[in-house]
Amino acid sequence: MKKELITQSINLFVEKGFSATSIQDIVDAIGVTKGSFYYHFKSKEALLMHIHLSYIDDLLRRQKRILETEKTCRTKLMKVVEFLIEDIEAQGALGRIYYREIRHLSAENGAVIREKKNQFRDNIESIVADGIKNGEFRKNLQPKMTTYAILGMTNWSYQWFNPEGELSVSELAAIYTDFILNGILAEK
Amino acid sequence: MKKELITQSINLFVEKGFSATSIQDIVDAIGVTKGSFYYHFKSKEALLMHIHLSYIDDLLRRQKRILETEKTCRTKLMKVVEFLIEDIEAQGALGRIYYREIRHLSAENGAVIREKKNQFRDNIESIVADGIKNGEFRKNLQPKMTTYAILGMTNWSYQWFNPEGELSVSELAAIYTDFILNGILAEK
Amino acid sequence: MKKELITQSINLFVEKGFSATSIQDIVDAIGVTKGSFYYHFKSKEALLMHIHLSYIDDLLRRQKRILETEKTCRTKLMKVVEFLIEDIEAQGALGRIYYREIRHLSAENGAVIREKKNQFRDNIESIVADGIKNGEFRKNLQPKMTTYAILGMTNWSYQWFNPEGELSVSELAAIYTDFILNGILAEK
Amino acid sequence: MKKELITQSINLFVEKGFSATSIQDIVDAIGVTKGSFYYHFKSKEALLMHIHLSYIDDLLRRQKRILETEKTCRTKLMKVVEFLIEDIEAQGALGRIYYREIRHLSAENGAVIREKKNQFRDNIESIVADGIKNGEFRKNLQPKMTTYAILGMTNWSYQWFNPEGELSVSELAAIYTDFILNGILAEK
DNA sequence: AATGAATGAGATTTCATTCAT
DNA sequence: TATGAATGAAATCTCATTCAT
Repeated sequence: MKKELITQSINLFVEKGFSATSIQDIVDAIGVTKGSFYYHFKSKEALLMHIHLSYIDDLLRRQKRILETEKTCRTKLMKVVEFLIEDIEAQGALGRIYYREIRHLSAENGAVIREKKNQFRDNIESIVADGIKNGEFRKNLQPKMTTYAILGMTNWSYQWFNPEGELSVSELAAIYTDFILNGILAEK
Repeated sequence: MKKELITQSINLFVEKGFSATSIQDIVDAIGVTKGSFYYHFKSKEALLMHIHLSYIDDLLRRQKRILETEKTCRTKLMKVVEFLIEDIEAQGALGRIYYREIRHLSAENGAVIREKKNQFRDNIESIVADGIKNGEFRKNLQPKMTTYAILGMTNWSYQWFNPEGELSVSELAAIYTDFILNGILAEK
Repeated sequence: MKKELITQSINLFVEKGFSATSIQDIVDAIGVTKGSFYYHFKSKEALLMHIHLSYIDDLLRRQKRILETEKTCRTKLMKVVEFLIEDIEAQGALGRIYYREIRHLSAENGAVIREKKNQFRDNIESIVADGIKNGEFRKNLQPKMTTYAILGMTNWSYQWFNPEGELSVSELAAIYTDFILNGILAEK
Repeated sequence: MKKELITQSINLFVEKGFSATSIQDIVDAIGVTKGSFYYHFKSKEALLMHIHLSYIDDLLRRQKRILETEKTCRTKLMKVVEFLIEDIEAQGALGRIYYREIRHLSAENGAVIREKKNQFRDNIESIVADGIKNGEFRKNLQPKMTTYAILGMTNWSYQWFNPEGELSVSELAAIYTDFILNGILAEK
């Protein structure tokens, strides 16, 4: 039941946004009473924090596995991009909340999540920096900005990509990794 | 005074989100009363629509000028990316609202804005498609997905880029256009 | 209307206690809506504070006037006791709230009220101490405890005395002042 | 465990008041669950009634013993005042609840307690009346009002007296009985 | 004897909106 | 143009109580 509350609230948060989703909306969606909600969560914000925490912890766990498994910076980076994009299928809704509703966490909770989020980004920045050093990537790249560019592309895809449309998540991942590696210019 | 209402509400919407910002918050910020607000705007949503409309109309106007002025697809695309990123300095707050609060427009208003937004994106897609056709860009690019990638990068920068930090908006624009054109791989 | 809210809430607080009186109870009593209540008072506690503050400030003002007007310690003390008891008629309800609901004020507000309350008591203690020094009162009295005894008697009367019963407030005041001055023992 | 529930609830009722203390507060204080509470008490009010009943029955029992043991009205009265004040040490918290939370009993339960409370007071009134008749006390006293004055003083002391402060309960009792017997005026 | 989950009623508070002045 | 008072709906949250286990 706690799980159902989480599932339904994720859907509603995606659809209407956190602020505009009421506890009533959530409990109506699964046919229980407000009292039940507050038995399982201390507050609406506590639910939001729960969602954020389990999502970012999951991302960090999977990122870590890739960093340990892959050998080259190129494959490390590509695998991370692939798993982020392919994740749209399984947890696209979660991702959209994650990037939009952080502001509604309390100061302390927000800090906790932001810290982990930065860690995730820093890990990617390290891949880029290492790749530049060892010659896999172009010398004149700025690791930090390049990381933001890559994350911008992937994160943004959560906002528009429909996994049931013409392209599959894997196909999108392939297109995006090609774009990242080679840019758009025709070769001379 | 209508202008002040708009300015302050933009700041508040950025900071707390549309739903979580009350009319009281807005009028408190400029020291008037709620009655005044309703003299100038029919409703809270009308204000949000006003903000959206003037922003997207401005973007379309400037995009159109670039399309008419520039000659090659490459320069057309670069100029659009540059103006979007450099705009962070002048209207970053506006941009952040634009991409986040559309959901709080009514069905009709939302449709109007989405229509214009699609137009903006379609114009970019056309540049990419034309560039592929005429050989400026790689043959195997997918225009639509490439456009999403480019817009994802630029839009996302509104979320994290601080124009008063180490890099200027122009420097960021340069880094991003280089990334888009050439990717990250070292040349063989 | 703000006045009516205060008047009715005092009655209800006396009857049911602060915690057990709902905002709904209060606004129902005068036929307005909850929204109105919150237009006039920031919170339920703000109303309680308002009540406390205006009551204790009134008491201090009247006490001060007596201290300035009367000459002997005996008349000073008697006048204070008289006005407290005779006040039952005009503000008995207020008095009962005052002594019972302080706990429901916030820490800061509670401190403000307690401070003023102590001042009121200290002023009486000074009368007793002065009276002992100048020979009006018995040498072996303890000013502080004697003050508590006197205030205990008078305050307690707010809990049981019915001004519409057999005795008038003035008669009760006479009986109490006699008791305070002479005790109960038959003279030897 | 029932005893622990009672002990802890008394503390909480003193601190926060009956209405503002939740069952959750009580069971949290001793580390059990709400279900347990309802095994031992039919309702929150049942607990309050239990507390009131055992307290007033105890007072009546001890008062009765004094009435049977002491010979003169003066010693009877003094012994009752002494035991009430000295009781602050052992059951001060209980006393404070008793005088404050009666209102939260149901009509019937409230009547039972009020009945016993009146009996306690009537017994004191009888001592005063007898003392007047037999010449121990002044002729011009009003037994009922005098009783209220005495009970007011003693009851009020539960609100402010700290048995761990400068004075012991016995010392306070001595001061109060002296005050009751002799008043404050210096002898002529 | 005790627990954990759930309920339903009701509490305080917020807020967009209206309207007479 | 602007204000101040009021409204009504809905939001978050609390809480005494029940009940199957």
